[in-house]
Amino acid sequence: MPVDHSVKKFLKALRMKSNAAPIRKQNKRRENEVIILKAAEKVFAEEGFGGATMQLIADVAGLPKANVHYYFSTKESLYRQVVSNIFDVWLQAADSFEEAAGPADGIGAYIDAKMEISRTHPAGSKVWASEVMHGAPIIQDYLETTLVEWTNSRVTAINAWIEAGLMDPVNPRHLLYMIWSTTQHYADFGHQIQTLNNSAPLTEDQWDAAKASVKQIILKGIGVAI
Amino acid sequence: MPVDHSVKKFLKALRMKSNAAPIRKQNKRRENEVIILKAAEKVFAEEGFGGATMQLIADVAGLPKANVHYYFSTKESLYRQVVSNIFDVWLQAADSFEEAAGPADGIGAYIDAKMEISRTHPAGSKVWASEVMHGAPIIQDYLETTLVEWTNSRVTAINAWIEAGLMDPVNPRHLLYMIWSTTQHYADFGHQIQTLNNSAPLTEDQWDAAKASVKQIILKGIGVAI
DNA sequence: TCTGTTTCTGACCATATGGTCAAGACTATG
DNA sequence: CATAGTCTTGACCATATGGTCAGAAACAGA
Repeated sequence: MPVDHSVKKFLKALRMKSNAAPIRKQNKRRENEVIILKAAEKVFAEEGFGGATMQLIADVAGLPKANVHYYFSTKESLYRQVVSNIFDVWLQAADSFEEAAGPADGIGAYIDAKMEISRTHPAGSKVWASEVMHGAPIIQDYLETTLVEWTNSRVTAINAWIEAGLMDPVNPRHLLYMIWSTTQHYADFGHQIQTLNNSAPLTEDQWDAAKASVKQIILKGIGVAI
Repeated sequence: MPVDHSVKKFLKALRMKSNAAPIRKQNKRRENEVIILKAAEKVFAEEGFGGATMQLIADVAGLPKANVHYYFSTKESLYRQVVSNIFDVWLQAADSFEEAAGPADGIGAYIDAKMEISRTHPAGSKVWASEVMHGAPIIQDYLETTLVEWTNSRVTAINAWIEAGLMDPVNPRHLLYMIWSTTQHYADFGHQIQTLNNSAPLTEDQWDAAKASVKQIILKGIGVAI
């Protein structure tokens, strides 16, 4: 009977897409991928791409190396995934910029968001820095498309603020570079900062002071009242 | 005759320290060391410590690998020398700070000097950044001694300026971090900046604009008239 | 229980790498 | 020319690494 046949087919297709049966497997895969990605981010940040070994990543993830290769066939594909994830976090932080009325809110919130990322995602920031420092061999296309677009859009926004007389006439690109570098410095050079802080990690209060200092100098520097 | 003997000895000792005979050999050694160090700086900057290979360094230097090992017995000793050299350049730039009457001159000149280093020694800056990002495994002792001392001395100087009413009361350490990160960003993230500049390197004028922007925002940000 | 699919893993391999070494080449001096 | 010291280099080695694979286990569905 063609009916039965098509029903079976339909049910089978349904089953495949349903959440009932494959849910655990799906989760298992997702779970392990996340574990591996976290381990990889840490190891890549600490050792660099060349210094990182699949064996070490596997050890940190608590899995046999062959199992890591089951989920990520090559070291480069794993690395690409790590960098890509960081890039997403990076861009999301930029939303602070978007819904702001003026530079005080917009740039202030952006600095806060980026400082928070440096604090909570230092490994990711380091991997990103490493990738760019080595000429962005993996994510060059992202730089040329997404980052260029995003930057141009912010440049426009900043120029609008300038023309509206809400801030000094500064070169928007160099302002962005300053914000990026200063905020990311607290992640990328965290070890140096810690050494200069009597080898102690920054406390909650010190992080607040850092945020306040950065905002104070930059906002005043571009002629925005705080 | 003891006289003859001692004369011979004296002459021999003189010869050893003289510039006549060993000068070419001394130069040969020095020359090759410099060639290798330059090649190593470039390769370490581009590939990271783990990614760099002695073979590649040798190729860039135009020497057989075994010859590189003749001058630098291990990869790590070569790397240590590279990082150490950069550290020296780094510290020398700080002299601008020293002989300044006030923050406008001192910090302005320091920013200029650091921007110039980013422009002329981008590879060195990258190697340094990489080293610190990975926890400064090689030059931790320098950080703990020389850098700490240098930083403390500048902090004192800045605080004196603040107390003299020459600039706003800002946290000197965070100000230093901002100067470091912003200036070094033009070296470490040069590739990203170039991509955002229509994939063209910064022109002379653009470098001047960058310097001016950085100085403008920071100096105004700390309440110093330009 | 049987069957098909996904997940897991120890053992293995080809290759690349840091480093060694012994023999030769070059240079200066007596 | 002979001797001593420095420099050069091809060949070599032990090890580590990214990646493979065959088969075992676990699991889901009938």
